[in-house]
Amino acid sequence: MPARFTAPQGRRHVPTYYRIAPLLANQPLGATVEVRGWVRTRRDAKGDFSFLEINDGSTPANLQVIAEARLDNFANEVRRLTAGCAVEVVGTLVASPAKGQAVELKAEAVNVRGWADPEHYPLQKKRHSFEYLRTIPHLRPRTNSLGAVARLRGALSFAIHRFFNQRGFVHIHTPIITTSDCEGAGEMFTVTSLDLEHLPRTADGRVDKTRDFFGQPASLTVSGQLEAEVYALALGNVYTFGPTFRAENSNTSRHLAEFWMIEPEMAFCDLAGDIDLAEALLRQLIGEVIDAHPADLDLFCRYVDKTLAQRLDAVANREFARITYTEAVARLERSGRSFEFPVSWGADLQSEHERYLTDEVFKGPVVVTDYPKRIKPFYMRANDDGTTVAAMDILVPGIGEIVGGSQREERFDQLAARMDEMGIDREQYGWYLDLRRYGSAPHSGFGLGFERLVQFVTGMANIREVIPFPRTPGSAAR
RNA sequence: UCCCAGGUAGCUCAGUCGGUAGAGCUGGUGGCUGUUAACCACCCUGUCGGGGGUUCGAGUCCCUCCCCGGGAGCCA
Repeated sequence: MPARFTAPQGRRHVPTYYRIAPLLANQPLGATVEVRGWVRTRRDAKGDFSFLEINDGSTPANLQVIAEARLDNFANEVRRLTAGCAVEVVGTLVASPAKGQAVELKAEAVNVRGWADPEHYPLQKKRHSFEYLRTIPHLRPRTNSLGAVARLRGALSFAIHRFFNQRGFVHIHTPIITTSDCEGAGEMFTVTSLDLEHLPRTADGRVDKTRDFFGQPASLTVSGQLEAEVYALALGNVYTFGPTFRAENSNTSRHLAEFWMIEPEMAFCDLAGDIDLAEALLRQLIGEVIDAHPADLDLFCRYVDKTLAQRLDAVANREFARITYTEAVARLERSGRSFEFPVSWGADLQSEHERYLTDEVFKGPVVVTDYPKRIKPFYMRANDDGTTVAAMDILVPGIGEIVGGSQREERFDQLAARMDEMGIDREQYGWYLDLRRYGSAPHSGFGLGFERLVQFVTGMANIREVIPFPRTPGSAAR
């Protein structure tokens, strides 16, 4: 964040406009400055003056303003300020004579830009439950915790682009609307411009989808991977970072109908290189956030998740454990634990199994590789053993799967045979098979769920708190 | 979608055996104070989630739907 901004409009007497974060960091004592933000609380001291706590969204910290009775709007405006009011304050930054804050702003002018009726303003001067805040998504970023989530989410987003840019990856904008009817990652939302009350029909009475906007059925994408492969096999290393959509009726603290996903794809890269990149990405992102956003992170460590600091530290400074699926199953079998779902080779790992691995065996992130091919999609590369594929999932404590990736099947015959086995139409995926017909190369990639990353970094328990306007089954308000 | 637990004042919750509701906080008023989740006193606030049923009478019992939380499945 730049240290300061100058006021945009010309004014006769221009005080330096400061955001509160750099103001508190730099503490330019004696300077005449202006801050703009929202009142958190007002405390009155006798008849002489009032304390105002101002927050401008740049940091969880508030700036204490001293508004004295000599201000011409003291009685009729300052003394009526309440939580939520928007104000511009010009004053002198001075050392604070009392405990609780190093500096404070002695106001020369308090300009009220927007009132907030205290009888009806939904945010009170007290802690609210996240469930309640979710009912007011248009106001919840004004709270300390949701504001901090928004800043960290933005910081992580930028750090992701920086990470890939530093390594020469090209950011590819893959399509949001797709006509592949089975991308293999779950239920899809239909995209149509047909009038649902008056659908065009074919002679046999079925809906005539050829008369829809694209001349064929279309959906919202569930993954940009297949398109990313196209560009990886032309540009080398690429990544996508965009919204994805799943019409699954999932009601959990880690699923959304609309979420953001990071999907790198690398040509001439095997599974080990894929894991290396994912691990480097996670560790760099978390390391950067720890360094650049201590105030926001501190808020989560203190009020949201007491074990957060320790967990983040473990990720930033320790190598991830790596085991094969077969080894994981063996570990679970000899754990002596009685799991609700039995452990058996060939079945997918259950949540409780993943939790045992991350929380108890490794006490940190674990990379599980080489899953049975029966439980994985068609595009994953077959291993020589004939039963497993070059897949990898990264499991983290508290969240479970945060990354899912694989080396892709680059051999035409193997891929085509696998598609036939799984009943996938070769014709429709002709373009995908072409990549294996012409200049095919080993390549690998993964998907990182962005909201799950934000959850992991903030310790927020519910994914609906880490995206501004969550879309879940039965809920897309605002 | 399945299992479990919930939905009562603006918020967080209590409400016994069925007899039409309370607390704390917020807010308002006054007091006090370089205060800081300020403090002290007083005051206001209810479609008891929606609909239906049982009953003389339902926040309370039954049915149903919706929403929220925990767990599971699907996955990122």
